[in-house]
Amino acid sequence: MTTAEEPRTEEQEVFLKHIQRKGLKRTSQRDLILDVFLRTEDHLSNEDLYQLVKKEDPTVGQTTVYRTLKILTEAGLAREVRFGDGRTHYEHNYKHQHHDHMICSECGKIIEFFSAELEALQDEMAAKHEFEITQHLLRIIGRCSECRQAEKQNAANSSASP
Amino acid sequence: MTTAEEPRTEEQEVFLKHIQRKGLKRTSQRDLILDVFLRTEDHLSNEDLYQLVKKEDPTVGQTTVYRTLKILTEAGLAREVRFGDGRTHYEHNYKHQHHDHMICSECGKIIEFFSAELEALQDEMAAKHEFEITQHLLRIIGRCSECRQAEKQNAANSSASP
DNA sequence: TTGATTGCAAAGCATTTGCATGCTA
DNA sequence: TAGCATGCAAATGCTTTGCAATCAA
Repeated sequence: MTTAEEPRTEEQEVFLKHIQRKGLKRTSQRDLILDVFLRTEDHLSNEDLYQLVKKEDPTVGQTTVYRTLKILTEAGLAREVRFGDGRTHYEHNYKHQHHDHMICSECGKIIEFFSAELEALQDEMAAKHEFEITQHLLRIIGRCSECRQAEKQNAANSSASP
Repeated sequence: MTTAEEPRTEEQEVFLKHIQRKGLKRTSQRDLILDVFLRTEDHLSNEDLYQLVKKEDPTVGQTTVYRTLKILTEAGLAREVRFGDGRTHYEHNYKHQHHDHMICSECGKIIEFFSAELEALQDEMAAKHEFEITQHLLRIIGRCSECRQAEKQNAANSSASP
């Protein structure tokens, strides 16, 4: 009886269309998982999303979250991102411009950025090798400005009081 | 009694220095694993390397390969690369220019490439966000020229004989 | 001698799968 | 009603860890 509620957002319509096209079924769990996913702007891991969903409906199983995220990805609503921490993260993909990530190895902050030149150069490199790009992934790892600032502070303080 | 043999290559010297610096010990297993690793130019997974090593000394355990690859990485001789197939691959890192990868999703071929402009642009983007780059990873996924050719062939053949 | 190293088996993780039950279309 | 979906538990695949025996320095 929780399955109800008319589709509101474009994302929900995309989801329903995908469900129909694939001969799948609409369920309250899938609705909830999509809803919670859309309410965040982070790069949620499966576990993260599972925890959030569990708060609103403790009966939902983690397996269902795994399976639903896969459907959302197929529907073009989510995009898988791997940051190298061993698990898969998901970010919004619908009407979200492609972008890359800078990851701070100290605080874990993720900065999204986009560069048309970067994209163009990649196309150029691909063309040079007669390679047809399906997708690409650029990940820059390092230290964000805050962490760099913090370190400078620390250095200054410790040299002031030896 | 297999530990012997003087260091020959620069890599072996780097390895020995790292061993000493860290207070580790030189063993025949580590020597062998390094040796086999240096003899390949592929992007070996742990399993791959383990199989090769086992051919030359069946008594070496997979755990030792895991542990040794970690040491080689710390020593700067190897670099971890993740292609998204779930396991970690390793490539040579000593005096090897940084490069990126194009991965064919059909045949699995990996094309290494390098673009100074691409590197420069990344530095530029990082500077814009006051981000200090430690490392970066660019992975382009798609179809290589051979697989594209093959598909064209197939299309031509099947349309010729309907 | 002494502490690092090894190989095995067991443990850890993230993710997937089998299956009986439940629910959508 | 038919068949997809669910949640649990078990299985998987890669990697790490505990441990007793072994070995380098």
